Amino acid sequence: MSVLEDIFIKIMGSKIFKNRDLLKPDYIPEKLPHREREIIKLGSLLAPALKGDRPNNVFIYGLTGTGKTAVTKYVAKKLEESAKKFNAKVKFSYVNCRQNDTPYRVLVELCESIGVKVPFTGIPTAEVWRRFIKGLEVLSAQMIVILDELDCLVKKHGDDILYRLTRANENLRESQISLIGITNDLRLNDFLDPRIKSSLGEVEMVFPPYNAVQLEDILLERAKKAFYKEALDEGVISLCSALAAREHGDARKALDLLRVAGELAEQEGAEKVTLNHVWRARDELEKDKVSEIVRTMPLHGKLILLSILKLKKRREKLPTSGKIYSTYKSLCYALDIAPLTSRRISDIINELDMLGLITARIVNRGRYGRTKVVKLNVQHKFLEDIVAEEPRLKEVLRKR
DNA sequence: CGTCCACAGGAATGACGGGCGG
DNA sequence: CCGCCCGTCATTCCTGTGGACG
Repeated sequence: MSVLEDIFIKIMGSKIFKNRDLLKPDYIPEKLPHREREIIKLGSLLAPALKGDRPNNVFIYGLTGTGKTAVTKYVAKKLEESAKKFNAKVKFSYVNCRQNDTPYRVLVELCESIGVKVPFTGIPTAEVWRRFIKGLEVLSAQMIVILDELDCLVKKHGDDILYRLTRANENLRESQISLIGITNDLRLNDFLDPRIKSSLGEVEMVFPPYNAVQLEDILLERAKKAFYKEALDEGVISLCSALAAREHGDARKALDLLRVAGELAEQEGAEKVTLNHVWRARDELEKDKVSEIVRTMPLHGKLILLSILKLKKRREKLPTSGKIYSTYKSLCYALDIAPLTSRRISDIINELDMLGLITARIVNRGRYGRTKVVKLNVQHKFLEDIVAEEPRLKEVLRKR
C-alpha cells in the first residue's frame, strides 16, 4: 500500500471531524456566546434602516478574536432577512480593508456590491466614485457599509475615503449611506481627522476580550457540531481556552488550536484528540506565525535574528545591542554583504520587538554604559529552520 | 560628586521604487 | 504614458542619559 493511500484511508476512517468548516475563522455561527449584549446593541442601532432612516455611524474597537466581525456579520445577516420580510430597502456591503487596502479597491468593492461594474484598473478614482454615487441613487436604499480592519487602510492611505463616505449623503437624494468601521487598533483615533472622528464615531462600541471561561463556552458550542461525540479527550477544550486566554482572550486563536489539534489527530489516525495534540497544535501555529513574519522580513532583519540566535547559543548572558551588532558585522563579512550602521540596527531591533519575536528593554549599567538587553521570544528550533530557508544563510548556520 | 561609558534615539538628508494625477 | 510626489529604508550627525567607578 502506498504512503499516500495510507493517508487517505486514515482520513476516511477517521471519527474525529463531523464538520471541520465550523472551526474555520470565517464561519459565522448561529449562536455567539457572550456577545448577546453587543448583538442587541448593534441591532438596535441599525434597526432604523428598516424604516428608511439613516442609522448612526458606528465605530467598533476590539482586539483580534473578540468577535467584532462575527457580531457585525451576524447582525447584518439578520437585518437583511428582516428587511426582506418588511420589504425594506437595506443594503449591506462588507469590505475587508486588509485585502482591499487602497481607496480605489475599496471603492471598486462597493461598486460591485451594488451591481455597478467597473474595470479594476484604468479609470481614475473620481470616476469610480461618480459611478458609485449614481448606482446608489438608482438602488434607492439604506446602504450600510462595513469597513473591516479599517486600521490597515487608514494607516496606509489616510482617512480621505472615510471623509468622502461620511459626506456622500449630501449628494444623495434617494439613498443614504451609513458606516460601520471595525478596527483592531485602539489607537486608530490618533490617525483620524477630528472631523471624521466626530461623524464616524457617532456611536462607539468596544468589544472586551474573552476570558478563559467564556472561551470555553464558545468552543463547546462549536465542538458540539464540528466533532463527533467522544472525539475529544477530557480537558482538550479547557486547554485550548486557557492557552488562548493567555493571548488576550483571542477566540480565533482558541478555535485555531482546536481545529489544528483535530487535524493532527486525524492525520495520524488517532481515535481521539488528546492534550498532546493540542500542545503540538500550539507549536504548529506558532511556527506558522513566526515563519510568516520571518519569511517576509528583509535580509538584514534575518541577519540580526541570526546574530541573536548565535549569541544565545554561545554565551549564557542575554545579548546586548553592542554584542549583536558586532556579531552581525562578522556575519555580514562572512557573507560578503555590506553591513548597515548601528543606528539602523537599533531601529531594526525595535522593529523585531514590535513584531513580538524578541523583547528588548533598555538597561543602564552605569560605568558600563547603557544598552538594550534582548530576549528571544521564539523557540530556537523554529527560527533556525525558518532562517535556513534563505539559501545564503544556510551555510553560515551550519558553521555553528 | 563629577565623569564618562555605551549606547538610545531625534533630526536632517539622500537613494530608490511605486502609485497617482494630469 | 510620463513626471512628480510620497513613503520606505538607510546614513550621518548629533544630543541625551542613569549610574558604577574613581
